[in-house]
Amino acid sequence: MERGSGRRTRPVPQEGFMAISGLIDELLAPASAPCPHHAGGEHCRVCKVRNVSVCAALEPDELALLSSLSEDIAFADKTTLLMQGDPALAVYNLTEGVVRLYRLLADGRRQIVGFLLPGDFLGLALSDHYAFSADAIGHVQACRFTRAAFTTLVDDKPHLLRRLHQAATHELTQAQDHMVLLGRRNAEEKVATFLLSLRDRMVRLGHSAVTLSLPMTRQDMADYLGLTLETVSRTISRLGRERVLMVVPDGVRILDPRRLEQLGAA
Amino acid sequence: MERGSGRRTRPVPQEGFMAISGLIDELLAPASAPCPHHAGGEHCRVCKVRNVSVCAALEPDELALLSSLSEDIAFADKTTLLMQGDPALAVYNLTEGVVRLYRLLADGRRQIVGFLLPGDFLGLALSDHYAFSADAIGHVQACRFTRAAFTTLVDDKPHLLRRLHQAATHELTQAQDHMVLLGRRNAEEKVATFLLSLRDRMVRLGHSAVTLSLPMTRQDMADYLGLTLETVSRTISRLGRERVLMVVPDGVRILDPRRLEQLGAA
DNA sequence: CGCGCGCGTTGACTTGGATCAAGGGAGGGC
DNA sequence: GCCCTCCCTTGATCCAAGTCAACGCGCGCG
Repeated sequence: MERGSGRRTRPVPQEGFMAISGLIDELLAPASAPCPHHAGGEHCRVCKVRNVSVCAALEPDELALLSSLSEDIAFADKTTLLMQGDPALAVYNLTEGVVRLYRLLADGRRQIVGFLLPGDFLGLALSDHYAFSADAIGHVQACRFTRAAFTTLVDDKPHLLRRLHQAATHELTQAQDHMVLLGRRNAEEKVATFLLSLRDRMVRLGHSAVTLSLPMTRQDMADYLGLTLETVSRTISRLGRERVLMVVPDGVRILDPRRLEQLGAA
Repeated sequence: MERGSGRRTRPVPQEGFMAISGLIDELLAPASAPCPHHAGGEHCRVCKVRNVSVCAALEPDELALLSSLSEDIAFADKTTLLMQGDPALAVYNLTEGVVRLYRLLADGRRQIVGFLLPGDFLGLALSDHYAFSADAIGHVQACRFTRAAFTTLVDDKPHLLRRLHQAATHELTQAQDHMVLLGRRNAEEKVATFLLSLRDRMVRLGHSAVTLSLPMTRQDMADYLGLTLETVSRTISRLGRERVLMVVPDGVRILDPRRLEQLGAA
């Protein structure tokens, strides 16, 4: 069963990026973020996500060091933070917005391996070259460390390494969850599970448990869930018809969380 | 599409274990391994997989310490090393045999998240409770550390932590590969990719690149690849008919590696 | 030794989700 | 204001893989 953006005739939104590849370097350039936090070079001190991110491993008196090693940087909608196969020169800590991480097959099929939310770290699975691509869904604000600086910092702060390893372990567990979802769940279970886990992450970030914003496209969800965009759309429509949720602009309202949990459970 | 051992009427080989659950504790008990390596309490010094495992992070003069913290332990075919949800009391380093790691859904569907080979570490994604189950495919020999002892060791040896984190990072990358496979590849690509990656791991352990032993059942492969056992069987049979490989007892001979790589590539 | 069981294979058929196709609405650029 | 592009939705049809079923082989056990 040939699924998803494997549809070789209708490749991937991706091709949009190809067309403007000349612009990418420009877009990737530091953009000299006119970030309010950067006032006084102390953006880490006022960072809204510090306590939920790997940076929480450091003591408050090390924040100046952290600030000096990182820079606050903005990415516009649909721009690329990093590309699969490129030398891994930087790692990021997401402070605002949503990022999709994905791998591409040679023929254009795409598998999204995760969505990053504020506080998430980009660069855990780090070797010499990036193993996946990452791009911004909507406006994104991130903290950028050069890989060299970050590596030095980690070597110097054992507690940071422990925290990173803990984060990697957590990611690994999540990856296993996702394998179960991709390999053994049907379309309805996939969509329900996705909505619930995204909701839970948003709640942890202080958002509503009822109104769930979905900044990614149906194609993104499909490529995350191993489905096609039509199946995702149909499934969400059906859940709407069954009053489990209500489709609203750029998201859904969860009307019957209990029911949704039943659909996703197992 | 209800796939794989989701077939609720023909559950999972698993149920075999249920029936003998009374025996499990007995089978799990240290079995006081009559291991040849254990001579003189120095099993680590003569360990065949030490240089490919996380233990390679330690200096030769630390091997006595390592030996004193671990015990060499045997598991018979089909016995459980650890069970999803149980308190995580030990970690293992596999020295001989093959282990399957899997998660179960409440209704019996199973997703195998990986196969461990000699040298592989079991316990990377460690929280208070095991996130998956693990059992022996054929006879298994492993090095067992209590979690407490291992944690202490890691806290004491920063280099070991770095090595562990490196292993976790590698696992994470593999997990992403597997997500691509599960979400975006068809049956033939899945089987070809599986055979090739298993072959490569066996080659790294010094085995033949032509004759590939497959100690796991078709159901195991199916549960790893997000397929049914019939689809795996049919796909392997077809590859045999097409002279890409030859089915031999307990494995396959790879006749046309080039072709197999084409099928698996992307 | 033969019976049963676990495992693998193969055939027939069914089906969930993919594919193909058409159309609608919102937003942004000119 | 109008077009164009990007999403999303929905319907019709198709097909890869799932399901159901039968059978064969080898091995261990009574």
